[in-house]
Amino acid sequence: MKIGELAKIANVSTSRIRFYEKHGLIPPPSRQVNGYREYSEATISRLSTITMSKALGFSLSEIKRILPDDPRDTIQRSELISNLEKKLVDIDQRIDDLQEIRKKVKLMTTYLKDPNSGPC
Amino acid sequence: MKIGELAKIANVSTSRIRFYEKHGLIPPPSRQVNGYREYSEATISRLSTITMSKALGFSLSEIKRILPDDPRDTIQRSELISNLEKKLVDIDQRIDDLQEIRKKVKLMTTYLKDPNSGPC
DNA sequence: ATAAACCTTCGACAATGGTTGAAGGTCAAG
DNA sequence: CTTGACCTTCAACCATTGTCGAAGGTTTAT
Repeated sequence: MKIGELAKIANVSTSRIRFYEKHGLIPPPSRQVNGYREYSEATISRLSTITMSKALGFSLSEIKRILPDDPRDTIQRSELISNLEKKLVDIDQRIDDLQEIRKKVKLMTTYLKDPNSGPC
Repeated sequence: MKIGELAKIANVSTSRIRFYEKHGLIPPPSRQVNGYREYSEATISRLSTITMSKALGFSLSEIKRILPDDPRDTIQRSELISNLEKKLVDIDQRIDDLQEIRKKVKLMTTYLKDPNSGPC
């Protein structure tokens, strides 16, 4: 399977695939005699895993850290769970931060609407 | 007041101050005969306003949009309120998004811990 | 045989928010 | 007078997540 086919099936651009390869998110594929990249079916699921993980809010570097280097590896489930739990804590922190900010913006808005009632 | 002094007082780097000026977040100061930037006290509060706004989660381009070009301008309060209210909506959206992601990550974690109980 | 469609590499561009360095000018003190 | 500390500009670089185009090779179809 050449890169163009893979791109269509996985619904990503060819440049993106090369980019992911360059940055170690997908393993370098074998090459045909002419130098073209030769992909197996496995890469499709690899790519969709990456796409889904991105949709879950993971950055590419997180995805790289979480997924095993070689897609043929069996994922260390315990490690994956621990990674996800760290991510949960991280998400909770981000939500808390946003709620703090929300409060402050709200306060400013309220104050601006009626300065007399304000805390300043 | 030269840029170095201002930097110390406002607790930002001189390069940052020049960066903000270049990107229109602070007005270009007058110059001394030798070409050095000459700042007034007003710039200190301008800088701390920017710093606080950043802490409130505003990006520099948002801050630029929200703050009047000339710090001597009276802020259009109604406009500021409207900007802040847009920001509130935006923050709420981001919180919702994070909570969606949180749910999904949680689901994955739960599933991994006990695949039999899972939805897949 | 030739055109279209594909592949290769590499480098530049985008936005965001700056930092760092080079090359040079200025100022105050010893 | 010279040293160090400050200032100037401009350019390049960092990370992030890619996209786009150039220049060239390959494959497929007509």
